[in-house]
Amino acid sequence: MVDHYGQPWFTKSMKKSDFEKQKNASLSHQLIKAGRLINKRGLAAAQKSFHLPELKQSHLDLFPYIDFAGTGISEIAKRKGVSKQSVSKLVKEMVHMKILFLKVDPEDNRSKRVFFKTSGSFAIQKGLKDLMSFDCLLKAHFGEKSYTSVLKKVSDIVDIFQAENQN
Amino acid sequence: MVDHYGQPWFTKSMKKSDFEKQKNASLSHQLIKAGRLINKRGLAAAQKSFHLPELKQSHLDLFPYIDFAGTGISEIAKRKGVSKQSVSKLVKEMVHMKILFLKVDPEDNRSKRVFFKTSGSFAIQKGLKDLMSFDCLLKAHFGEKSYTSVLKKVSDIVDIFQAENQN
DNA sequence: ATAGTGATCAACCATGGTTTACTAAAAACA
DNA sequence: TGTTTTTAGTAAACCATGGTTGATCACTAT
Repeated sequence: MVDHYGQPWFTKSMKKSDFEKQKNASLSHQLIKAGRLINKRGLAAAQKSFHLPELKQSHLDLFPYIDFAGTGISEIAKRKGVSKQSVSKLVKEMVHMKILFLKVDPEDNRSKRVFFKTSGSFAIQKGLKDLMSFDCLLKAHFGEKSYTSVLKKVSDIVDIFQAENQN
Repeated sequence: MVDHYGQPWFTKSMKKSDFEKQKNASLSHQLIKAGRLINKRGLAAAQKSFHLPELKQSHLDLFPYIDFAGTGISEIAKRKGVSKQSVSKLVKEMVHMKILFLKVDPEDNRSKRVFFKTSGSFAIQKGLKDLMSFDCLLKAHFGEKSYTSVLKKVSDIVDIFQAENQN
């Protein structure tokens, strides 16, 4: 029995020597751990590749909510479940870092659509390579077939959760 | 090509219609996502089970650094890489919530060892059941054999990272 | 006209850290 | 031995972060 945070739970009868055995016994726990480590690595890689020491997790957290086709600030805020004011600040910083750019919506002059900046001085291609490198490493370790199988299973887990969170 | 944060990277030539296909293509990305979802669920379960709405992530984050045999505050701080003052505050709160208790080290009267409270009004057994439930769910979904295989692979991934982070 | 919406600014707040200063006990050492 | 230095823990002040609310402005929709 292991909790979700890295340390085995225990009962009074549980001996200390059971620790190591149980350490890796929980998939939930290992998934949390893997996620954190990858996240940490991803942030470090992004900072290094883009030469943007100011890039923070909070900025990266915005990525999933920005569409290829451009997204309004209010829309991003709604999707993320936070106020548009806080999104506005983060976006401003990312525009400054040349990760994003803004363009007034011709359909609605109030709305500024947010876009990824894919050219210019912000060399997204180089950063991309680094960000991808861990997946390559995993593929090399597991082999293409095994990689795909684990991916499928982890994806199922994500689906289970997302279904569960619908309520 | 997918980034680590949920949104596909793209190049100018990449069409919008490629999005869905790539959405689940990165194991790194899925692991991050799974980790976050499990984490969220674990916190919610812990709060509910223990009737401790004040329980925060920061408290749970301390768990991995507390030994069964008791651990000193300074040791926890060193392991976690933060100041002992901040650990001290968190531990105090957790003692108040009856999750932990303190005992002066008979070997060293300066040192207070931190222990998990496994009996008394803090019904760890009930909480444990809830915290474990997702692993049961996963086992039911995958079957024991498949669960073990995925666990092994995710554990390997964790090991790869931890080895990498040694430097 | 008037109500609603998109964006932004400023003021404020909770969180989880830090540094600085302190007490008390242990360890090192002359 | 007695003194000095290190270590464990705490408390208080402070700080960066990432949020919030409230106000305002410009534009859109009714």
